Amino acid sequence: MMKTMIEIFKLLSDERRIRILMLLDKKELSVCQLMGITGASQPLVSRNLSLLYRGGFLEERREGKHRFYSIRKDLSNDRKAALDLLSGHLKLDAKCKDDLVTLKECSVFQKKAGRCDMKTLQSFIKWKQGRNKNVKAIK
Amino acid sequence: MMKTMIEIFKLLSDERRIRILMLLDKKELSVCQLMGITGASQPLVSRNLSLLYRGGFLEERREGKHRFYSIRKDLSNDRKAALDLLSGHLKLDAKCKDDLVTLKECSVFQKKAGRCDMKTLQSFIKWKQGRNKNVKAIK
DNA sequence: AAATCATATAAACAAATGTTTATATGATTA
DNA sequence: TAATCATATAAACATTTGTTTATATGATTT
Repeated sequence: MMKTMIEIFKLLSDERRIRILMLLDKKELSVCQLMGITGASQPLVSRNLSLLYRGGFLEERREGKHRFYSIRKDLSNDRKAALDLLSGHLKLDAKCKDDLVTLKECSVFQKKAGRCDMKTLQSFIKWKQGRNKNVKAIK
Repeated sequence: MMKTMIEIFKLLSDERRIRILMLLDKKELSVCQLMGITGASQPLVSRNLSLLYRGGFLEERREGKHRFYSIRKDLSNDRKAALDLLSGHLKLDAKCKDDLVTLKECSVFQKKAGRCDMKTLQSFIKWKQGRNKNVKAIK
């Protein structure tokens, strides 16, 4: 009861995990896609996914070498309420909005490239970084 | 935005702070009353109150030597939503229910004693501990 | 004014958490 | 079957957080 609530709040008090959840709220994603979008390292993404999975937030689907994660369809009431609260208050959050844009860009990039392997994603990250530099320069 | 949410969730992922909030949700209380009810040490209660205060959850009222804390009437939407979520899910929580019982006992004890100083509260704690031993023995 | 009381704060320590680096696993392709 | 790929996990380290002990403050009583 109380322990569960504390576990939920702890899981939700980390920026990386929040960003992952907000992304998965839109679409099922694989580890390397999340790496590409959030810019975090593979072990870090994996670790946070594993925490969220064991914490009852995610479900997993294996397809070839890839593992796709998504938010559990049968989410418990308390977890669901906490997530709703969060996404409600982060609708206008800059980083989250940014991530959603990047998510789309990443999908487009992958389609163009015709694959979704790690190298493709790394070149995506580089491309994105280059673009951001320009954006900053303009500002 | 995101930072605020993380701050809120961090504050709410601690048992002692949750118990304090659930108690203050019922009634304004002083530091030493919270010590008496939760059994935590004075610096620990003070510290958590200070964190919750600076985190935008509490307001303070000074009366003589005592400082009374209560939940802010002008709580922000996000904080209010988080608190509602929490109290909703802790209605049936054993420890919280226990605390509410102790809160009443403590009030009665203080009224009988005619004062609310530290010694009175310490004897209350002792009395409570003695009673709990019996309860346990019966079980 | 000195002593006491309720509370706050600081310093020191312990425990938990986040991050990186290195390694292991299990599936796929060559 | 060897090499590679996507992911997981473990080990090591840094940072943050919770707790206790000791001390400071500001109001009240003597």
